Amino acid sequence: MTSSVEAKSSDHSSQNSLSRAESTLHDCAHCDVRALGICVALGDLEQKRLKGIATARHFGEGETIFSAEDPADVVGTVVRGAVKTYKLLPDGRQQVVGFLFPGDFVGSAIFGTNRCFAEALSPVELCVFPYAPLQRLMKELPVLEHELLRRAHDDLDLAQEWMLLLGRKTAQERVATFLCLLFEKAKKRGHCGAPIDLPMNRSEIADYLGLTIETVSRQLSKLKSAGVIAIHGSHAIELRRPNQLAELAAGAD
Amino acid sequence: MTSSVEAKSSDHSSQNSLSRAESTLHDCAHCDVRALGICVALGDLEQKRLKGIATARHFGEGETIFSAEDPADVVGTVVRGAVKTYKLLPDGRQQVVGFLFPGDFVGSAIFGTNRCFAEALSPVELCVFPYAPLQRLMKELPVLEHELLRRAHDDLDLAQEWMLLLGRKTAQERVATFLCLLFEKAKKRGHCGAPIDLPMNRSEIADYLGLTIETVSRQLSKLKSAGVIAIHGSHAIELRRPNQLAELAAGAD
DNA sequence: TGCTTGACTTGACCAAGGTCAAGGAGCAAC
DNA sequence: GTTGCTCCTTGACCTTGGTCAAGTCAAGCA
Repeated sequence: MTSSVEAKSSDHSSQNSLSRAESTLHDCAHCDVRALGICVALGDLEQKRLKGIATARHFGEGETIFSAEDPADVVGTVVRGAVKTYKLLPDGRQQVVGFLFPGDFVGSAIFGTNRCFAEALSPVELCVFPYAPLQRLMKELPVLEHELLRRAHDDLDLAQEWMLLLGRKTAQERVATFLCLLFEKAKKRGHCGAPIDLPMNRSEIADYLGLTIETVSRQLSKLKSAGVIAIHGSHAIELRRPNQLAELAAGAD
Repeated sequence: MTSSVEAKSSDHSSQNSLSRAESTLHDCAHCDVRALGICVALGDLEQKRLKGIATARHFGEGETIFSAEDPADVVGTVVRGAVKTYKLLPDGRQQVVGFLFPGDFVGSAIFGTNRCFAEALSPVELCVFPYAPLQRLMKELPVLEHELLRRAHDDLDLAQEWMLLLGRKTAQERVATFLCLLFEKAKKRGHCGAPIDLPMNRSEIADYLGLTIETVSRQLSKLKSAGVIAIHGSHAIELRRPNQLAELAAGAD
């Protein structure tokens, strides 16, 4: 029904059920996220060194990629699929701290243990760099470390932008901001117009925005009936009035 | 009245009014924050190189240190005083994204322009590293870049922890978590028992916790009458029952 | 074709925290 | 002392978004 799917599509082989499969890497030259991942910042020589320690890993939809407190053994680039990272309170309350898409870097190359959880929202392929070799490589390749520093600052800025959203924006502004971010990210990955696929469900959106599923649903309905967006089957959303959405996101009076 | 002040104290010279004074650095060997700043990660040689580009700058209480969108010309270590960093919405709503104390690194060594605002909460002394020389030094000294990467990850983790607070914690849990963080940071700076000084006012606490000043005040009063803390003159707080405060912060049932 | 299931939507009601307003404490100027 | 000021506290009331419950819709299956 929804024509334009991004993340969930094209798992031609059957790797989603018995996942955690580790395999040798495909050719970097044909990598889907070559222009988006950390590789793009490296020269040919550095890329080759990085490829030397990389392995491909697959995770099924809903599968935990890593857990807080565990050794940071999964660190690398999302090649295919979508990932959510989140923190938990003792009583189970959840805060999603990030949604990651192809090209994004997941996990901490610095801490020895994870500070949050990560879960596959769809069948996911990661290009993973094992801890010890990555540490060594970071020491030997300053450009690699510099690229990681640049990304850490980007992530920090986004997290602080999200603090502003969680601390000071209304429900309507939060949902509008979230959609703006999704459309922007999709655009960066080369997506033009057309509906984008939401790989996460309402509950995960709610946990990202500090709201409940009911409030998210109500605000989406409101945006839909205002003609700002169109919703196709609850997991595909089309942007109809970009300017109006941006105004709502910033807190138009 | 309040005996133990930290940040506001001991400005023996008169540099708070006509601030922005730039001066040569004091001797690093006698630096108050030597054990806390980025220097501690460097060897003697690297420290000397870093000192070579550093200058001291002073800011008066309430003075803006830098603004979002401006060139990132103030980047460095807080030597004395306290700083708040914050983001703004077009209509003036404010979210404090961090309170910085002696030893903390302020500003982005990566972006050419600031992504947030910074303001002195008390007379502040910074050890500033000018943009271009810092960029050069980062390339030449991998340990320096590594230390900045480590701190960026620490900051990111704290920001995500704060997303959890802003998105999912109750008013009581937020205030308790905030106080825990302050006491912890004070401890790290060598503070033992005794009341700690709050360099920020109620409005700034509220803007950090996504609350209003009234709610902050009510929750502080509640903690006070429960005997968890004692408040001396509204800007000094004493921890009476650490365990109970920690339980409240985590969301004790 | 109808049953079951799970995710989403919608409505009615409720409460945590926001808003508005009054009062108090501390402090500097006169 | 007292005036004025700012910041903090407290109380009364209100609003936004949460809670609870019922209804809708699509997919999978017998």
